[in-house]
Formats: sequence, structure tokens, C-alpha cells
Amino acid sequence: MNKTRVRFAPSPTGYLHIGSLRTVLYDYLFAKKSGADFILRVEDTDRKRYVPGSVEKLIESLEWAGLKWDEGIFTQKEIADDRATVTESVSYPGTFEAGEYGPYVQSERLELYRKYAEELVEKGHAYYCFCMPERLEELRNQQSAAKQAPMYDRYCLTDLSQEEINKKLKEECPHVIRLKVPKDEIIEFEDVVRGKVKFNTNTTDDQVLLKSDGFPTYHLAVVVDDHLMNITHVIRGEEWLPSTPKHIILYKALGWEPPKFAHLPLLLNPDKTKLSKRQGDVAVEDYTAKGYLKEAIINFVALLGWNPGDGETQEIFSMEELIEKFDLSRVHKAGAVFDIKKLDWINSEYIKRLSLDELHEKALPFFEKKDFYINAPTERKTDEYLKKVLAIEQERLAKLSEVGESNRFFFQDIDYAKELLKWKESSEEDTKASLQKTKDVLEKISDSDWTRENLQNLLMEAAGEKRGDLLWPLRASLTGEQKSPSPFEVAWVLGKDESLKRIGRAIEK
RNA sequence: GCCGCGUUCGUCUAGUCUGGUCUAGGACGCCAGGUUUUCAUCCUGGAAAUCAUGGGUUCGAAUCCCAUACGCGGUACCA
Repeated sequence: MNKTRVRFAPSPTGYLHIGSLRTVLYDYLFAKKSGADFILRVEDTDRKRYVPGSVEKLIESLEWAGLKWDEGIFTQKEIADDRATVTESVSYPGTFEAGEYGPYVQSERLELYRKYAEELVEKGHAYYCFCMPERLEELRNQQSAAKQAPMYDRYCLTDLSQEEINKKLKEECPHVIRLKVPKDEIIEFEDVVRGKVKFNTNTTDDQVLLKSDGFPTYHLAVVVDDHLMNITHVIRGEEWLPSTPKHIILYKALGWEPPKFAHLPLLLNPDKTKLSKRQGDVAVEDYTAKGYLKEAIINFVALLGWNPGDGETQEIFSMEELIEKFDLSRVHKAGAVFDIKKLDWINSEYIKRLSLDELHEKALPFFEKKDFYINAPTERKTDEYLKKVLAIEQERLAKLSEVGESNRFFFQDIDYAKELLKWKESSEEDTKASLQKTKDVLEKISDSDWTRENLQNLLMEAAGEKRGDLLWPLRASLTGEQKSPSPFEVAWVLGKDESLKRIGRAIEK
């Protein structure tokens, strides 16, 4: 039996889409679970849509996500690290290819596609077409005006003699090669996630296989490559479902065995349309820029369209658990709305599980973008100080970009109306007295005893029964805010000097 | 228009293949209460789906069949 092989085959059109991330993730989970080879191929057959630098970006995102592939295109560094066979790629600077089925970049396989396209013509499964785009467009307009399905009318197949064709070919007239779709046939296949799917070939158009610029269309390239690369499972988005019959016709015409297909449900906007830029972020890098952790993004996206079932109530899964539990046949059929609120929750769960050192390392770049941090005195920018702030904020963060945001008093001087200091019905005198009391308590604590535990214990002791009377003015004097972490925590972060200074100013007020 | 796919709380979903244990379970979000002031965390509880609608099969249907509606996708020399 052939080895199971899956591939991820993105187009270099800019960045890694969050939906593509879900697709690769499933590729990866499936491969790891079943011991399959996981191949990365680049489908750059549309020269108009190519965005320079996107292959490098794609690789970067995949490496960031920790989705390692076994074969295909790699970065120079990766190759140097652990690959033996290297074929230099000329297409994208800095990327190389490794594996016996290369090249893994479609623009470097042009002769292959032409060869098979011509073979199809010879066998009578395809034909040359010299129609100009203008004619095609007019034809489509007419057809849709007559409420017919827009389809090529086979002019070049039926109205052109072999002599005319040869002549045009000799004169190098611009032409394409079209698939001759057999009529009155039912194409049926078993989709791994959808079950039996049927199409009547009468509704499928004579698809262009080879474009006039010599590049193949997706349909030809994907079939040729998947076959030549021994791909056994094609996992892709649902938008490909309607063109699958074309692919199956091609496999048959070429005398090849089709792979298994698994069409994944779409990721949706809140209004249930296909996830789009207009309604939010779609690039994986947008989410990392907002301070979503990769483990959280992966965890979240894995659950969009799949779940482990089996009465499982847990929703936080490590990559290892995902691999262990993943099953392609449990993938859903219906599209899934991308609910950012749930992502926030998952992200906060992962933030809570970080060690303080990890959190500090990940949060620092976000601090460095904040004005309140940039303008803060240097003693409030030390690693030690930041870690204290983060120790307090850890359970309050949904995403790293929020860091320090609601606790700016840790970094800048505060200003507030004196009414803020009063707790409920307390009088001004009471407030002043309790502030004085806390000041006395805090002044007696030595620097080395300035810990969260000590502060809490001593202040609670001083507060006695009437906690609010003591604690509220203290907290307000320290933060200048209605809402904030507890006074013990804030005082601990601020340190003795700064805390006393702020209390002193409150007493003056 | 035509073709295809889909449809369980607002959202992600369990349950559907192998009808009864489902007066439909969990999670997010929301609401309320509690925990050593406020916020957050944590805990407890609550509201929330006549299983898209209609018809059938059956003693019995979220589960099987048919129809309809709605949604989405495709309908390019884009992927």
C-alpha cells in the first residue's frame, strides 16, 4: 500500500489567511495522527496575483505556528539545519526545495503541465481553443441574459477543421487548451467529510487547462501535481467542492487513480458570509499583532469545524492532544462563525498558564508600543518592575495588546478629584484619618518585608471590621481610579516610597 | 438563472450513521448571587434551541424518507 501523503498548497497572494491556517492545521494533525508525509507546495500559476515576499511570509507563519512539513519548500536556514538533499529554487529568494518529487513550485513545472495537456489533446480529452476573451464574454452575457448557465459553446471543437487548427498553431495564434467534458455523465465521489456527492457533467464547463501564457490553471496543475507527488488525501476548503468533478474527469482521462477528497467547511463572518477582510482581521499576523498567543489561535481554529466528541467537555487542548484526538471524519459540514469572544477567552486561559518570565518576554514588545510606557521614568521600565505589573495583570488580560492599558497608574503620575477618596458615607475626616492610619502602618514595613502577603496581612489587620473605610481610600489614593487591582497588590508593585508619596498627596487633598 | 453544499441555545458544538436512556448536554458570551473594599480571578445558580418549516414511515424521530424555505459556495485564460 502507498504511504499516506497530504499537502498544503497555498497561493502566494500575500499572507497566511486564518482559514488557511485551519486547513494546514488539519493537514498537519491528520499527517501526524496517521504517520503521513506532509508536503508544502506553492501554487503560483496566476502571475497577476503574485505578491512578492508572500512565500517567505507563508513559511514564516507556518514555522511560527510550529506546523513542520516533511517535504517541499523550505527556508535556507531550515535546509541548512536538517535537510540533506537540496535543490536550489530560483523563484523566491531565500527559499529552497527538498524532496524527490520536486520542484514544489508550480511555476517551475510548466513543461510538465504542457506535456499532460497535449497528451490530453492527443487522446481526445481536450482541445485547442483560439477564442478571444471578448468573444467569451459576449457569449456569457448572451447566455445569462437567456437565463442559461454560462458555458463555452465548443466553437473551436466543432467548427474548426484540423487544418485550420494546425494553421493557427503554426502561426502561433494565442490559444488555450480546454478540457472536453464528457456529456450526460454522473460524476460521483465519496467525500471524507460530506459523504456521497454527485454532479451531472452537463452542468460543468469545458474548463481551460492551459492558459495562453503557457501557465496551467489550478485545475490542471493540482491534478498533475497531486498525482505526481503521490498525494493520497486532498484536504481543502469547501469552495473547491464544485470543481472536484472536473478534477475527477482529469484523473480518469489521464488514467490515474483519484485521491480521497475532504472538503472543509468555510470560516464565516458574524453575518454568515465567507470570512472577509471587511468584517475583521483575516491574516494570522493580524492576530499575533494583537497579542493572541499561537497556542490559543491554534486551539481556537482547531475547534472551528471539528471537536473531539466522546463527551469531552474540555476545550483547551495542546498540540499533542489535538494530534491524539483529531479525526478527519469528525469534521463538520456546516460553516463556522469566527467568534472573537471565544478566542479572547481561550487566549486569556493560555495567558494565565504562562510563567511570569514567559509572559514578560511576550508582553515586552507590546509595552514598548505604549506611550505611557515610553514616557515612564526608567525605574518603572525595569524587567523586575514589569514582572510585578504582569503578576497583577496576568489574570486580567484577554490579549497582550491590553497590557498596562487599564493600569496606567503603574507608569505615570495620577490625578483625580478628591471625592474619589471617600468610601460610601464616610466623612472627609474619617477618610483622612484612615489614610493617615495606613500611612503609619506602611511606614513601619521595611523594604525587605514589602511583600504582597505582608501588605495584605498588615493592612487587613489595621482595617479590622470596617474594611471599605480603610481599603477604598488607600486604593483610590494609589491608583486614582474607580476600578483597579487591590491596594495590597498596587502598593507592592509601586514600592514603599512611591506608595507613601501617593498617600501623602491624598492626605493633602 | 443554473449547479452543489448546508440548517441543534446569540456563537462554537454533543447527540444523527447503529430511532427510545434527549422534558436536547457542554463551552463562550449574557444575567444574578457568593468569595477578605472596587475591578479581575474563582465558585454557585439562571435565562437561552417547539433540534429551519411542512408532510410521511414508526408504538416511538433531533435521529430514517420526501418536499419547501432560508443561508452559503461555485458558475473566470483567480485560486
